[in-house]
Amino acid sequence: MSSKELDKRYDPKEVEERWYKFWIEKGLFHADGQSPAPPYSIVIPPPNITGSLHMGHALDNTLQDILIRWRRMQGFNALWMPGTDHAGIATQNVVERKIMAEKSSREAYGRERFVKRVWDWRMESGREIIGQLKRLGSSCDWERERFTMDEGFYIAVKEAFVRLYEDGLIYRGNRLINWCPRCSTALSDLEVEHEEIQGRLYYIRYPLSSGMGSVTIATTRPETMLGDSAVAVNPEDERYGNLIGKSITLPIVRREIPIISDRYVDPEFGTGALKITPAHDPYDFEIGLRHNLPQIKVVDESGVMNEEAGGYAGKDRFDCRREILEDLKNGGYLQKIEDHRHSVGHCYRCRTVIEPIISLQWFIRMQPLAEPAIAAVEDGRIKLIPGGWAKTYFEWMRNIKDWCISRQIWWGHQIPAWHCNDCRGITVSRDIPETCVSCNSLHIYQDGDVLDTWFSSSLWPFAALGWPNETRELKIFYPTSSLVTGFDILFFWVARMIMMGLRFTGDVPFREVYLHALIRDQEGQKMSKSKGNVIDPIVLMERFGTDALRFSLASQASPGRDIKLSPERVEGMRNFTNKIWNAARFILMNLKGAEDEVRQDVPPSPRSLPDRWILSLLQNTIKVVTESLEDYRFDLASQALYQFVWHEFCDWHIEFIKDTLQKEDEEREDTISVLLYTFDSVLRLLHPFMPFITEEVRRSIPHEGESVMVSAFPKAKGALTDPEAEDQVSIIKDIILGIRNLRGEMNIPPSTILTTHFSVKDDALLSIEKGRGYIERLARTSIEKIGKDITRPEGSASCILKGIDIFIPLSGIIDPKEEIKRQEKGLLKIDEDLKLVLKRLADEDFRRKAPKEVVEKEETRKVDLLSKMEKIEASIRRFRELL
RNA sequence: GGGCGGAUAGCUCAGUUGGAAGAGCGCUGCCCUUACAAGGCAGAGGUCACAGGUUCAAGCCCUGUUCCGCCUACCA
Repeated sequence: MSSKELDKRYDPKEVEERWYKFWIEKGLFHADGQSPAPPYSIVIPPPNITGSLHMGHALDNTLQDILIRWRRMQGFNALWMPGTDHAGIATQNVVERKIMAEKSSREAYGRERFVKRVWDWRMESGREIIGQLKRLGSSCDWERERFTMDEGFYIAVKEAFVRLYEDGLIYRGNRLINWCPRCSTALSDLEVEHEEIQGRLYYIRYPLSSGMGSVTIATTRPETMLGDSAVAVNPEDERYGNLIGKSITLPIVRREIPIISDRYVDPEFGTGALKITPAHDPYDFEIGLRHNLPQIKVVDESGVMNEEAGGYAGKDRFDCRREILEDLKNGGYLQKIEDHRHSVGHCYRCRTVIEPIISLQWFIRMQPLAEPAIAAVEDGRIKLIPGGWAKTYFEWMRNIKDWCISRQIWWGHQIPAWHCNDCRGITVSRDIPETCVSCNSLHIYQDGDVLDTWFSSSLWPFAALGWPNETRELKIFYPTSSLVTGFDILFFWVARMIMMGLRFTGDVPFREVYLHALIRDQEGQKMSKSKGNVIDPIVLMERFGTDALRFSLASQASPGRDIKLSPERVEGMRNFTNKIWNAARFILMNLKGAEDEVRQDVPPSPRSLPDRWILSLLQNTIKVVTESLEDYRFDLASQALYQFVWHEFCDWHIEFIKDTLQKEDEEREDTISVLLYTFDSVLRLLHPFMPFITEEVRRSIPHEGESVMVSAFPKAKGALTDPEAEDQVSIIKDIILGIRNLRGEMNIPPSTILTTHFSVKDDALLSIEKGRGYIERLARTSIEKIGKDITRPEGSASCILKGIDIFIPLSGIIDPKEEIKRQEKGLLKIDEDLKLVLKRLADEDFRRKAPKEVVEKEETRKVDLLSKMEKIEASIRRFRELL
């Protein structure tokens, strides 16, 4: 048990490093596989290995750490499962850029060497984020850290793939998919970000093959006309009824294509005639299938026009658009151009405009997986928090489409499927097969594609715990307790984990999902590197300390609203850490050798009013913090703590007891013991939010155990709740505030000790007697008389409280005019209130229909206000007489 | 087009069964009072977006409107 002098200010830097090291060395983050304690588990949303810690991570992981530390202190066997994600496309892009900077290319490397290069990169640079999570104080069980491409994970991925394939839920087929020409890979629908842009609608005249007349179509992508295989109109559209079945000859291409009818066509839009390009538009694709239209692919995988584009072959798709428009114009086919807002899909990794193309890919049939996942949320086995997200979840799940899971990149889980050179059959297998399952041929080769990164992520909660092996971890910690993540990956990740979890483990992957908001800058803009408005959490941690950042984030984490982060906010919380620090200094200074006599872990029996009072408030704080955390209301929990520590404990309690601490008696011992007990409770309550300073501060005052992180989280004790003490202190505070107010308004410096006379009703008398010392010291007054019928000294200023009149003889000190002004100000407010109360009481309906207590409350209020008013008026009259 | 969320003090936000409008920051004034000037004390500041409705009573419940944000979508 060591004490040491503390500096005047809290310096987080050295402290944070030291304590994190301590926790690791003692193995305090490690969850025991044998513990009989009830489990509480969270799997981390594995950050990308390419990433560095941004504000979103800081928020997400702060909240998780708060939950884990809190539950751990509550006695749960708490496991926070950490790991990182291989992030296929993003990582490949990063390494590819490096290689390109070396004047080489992925192709020049070849697949095997390239993948090795990525592994090398991951070993060196791909672990930065882990270091940063540690810096944040994350109490992850690092001994169990996983990676979505480690050996065990590959087994899990293969297992999942094979099972889904065998169950007929994975298939391979030629479908229209989203293609990123820059990343050279297919993307799922979710990976396409739609952005509304101001584009143009081009009206192009297609001449009828008969030579008589024409049909005008409207399109935003004129270059795709090279791949048109029909023009469609709505069967109900009278304008075109007689044209159905005829054909047109495409300008420039001179290809003859039919005019067909399909209900999909909206007669209201454009001209009511729609060009159909089955190979380059998702809905044209569907129509093409319905009408057996040829699929003419004109744009290739790099976004360049192919040989089908005739004279345009070899040109970039956007250059082609310009040229084709020019040619159409010259040929007299371009009828008009309109401005048109529409949304265009972009690659979520590189922002390139997506090209929809037909391609042979692997897909998962989602509907059979979605149904049980919908049920799990419907029947409450999984709770989404805030609850409103369930609606969004259901909406998406009920309209779910098949998931394209193959990617044409090299970094990732290669698809465990082998193609046969002889019979074209497919062999899907957990192990490397030697022969084709269909024809026993030896001429088989593995599919070159890798799986969507989100496929492996969807297995995270159980694969990270060892699935498909039946590990002890799975048994104990699965289903996990809480998942904490941003709402932006509800579909990407959360929904898919639910589907896969149910499919493969038969149980939900987690019981509660807390979806937090996004972090924005001070103007409410999304932070992005291109905007240059990113605030680096590391920089804030360095400036203000990790605890300040964490507390700041937690205090702003209210449901359903984005967090606008400003450094000023963090600075405010840094000040709060300093306040805590100085409270500790104060305690330390006042111990005077009492260290060994007190035990702060058992509730003391308080005798003095301030001691009873603070312990009572503490119980309420414990209750509020605990309940708020149970509801994921990190904001309310931190607010309660801030309020209690600063404005109750520091502002009042410490001030109340300063005198007592100067004494050398039993009262002082009791007070010290309450002080230590309260402060220790505060440190425990604060620890999940501010892990570093709580450890450091606790180290210097008497304490039990080597670390606050393994101490027990406080529980409210009903015996310490003391409404009487709360009432009495409340009266004492009002008196002090009243006198201070007068002093402030009248500009009387603190150095002037005011003489006061108290005229009091019976019920408040006791409080004042008990509080006399506190009042005199904190209001800097000397109470001359206290009694029931104290008369008002001539020329006294007054402070009228409920049942208490305070007279302050001030003749000569203050200007009567000023006092009149001050009193009139108060009177105005009372008058306003009184009017409202009287109005309400005059309402017969109110008297008849409102609950009795409410009416009574108004009645007493009326009496109080009236009496106050009379007294103030009298006081004003007396001062007038003096003028 | 559909859905969701938001609009409360200068700024950022709380306000949980409807019963006298709150916090932090900022601002103003006074204080270096022996834990803390990263501080203390006091103070100013609000038609709770708008319009209706329900109710004795609405920031809160209902309807509509206007702005802002997000998600989603088969009007090319």
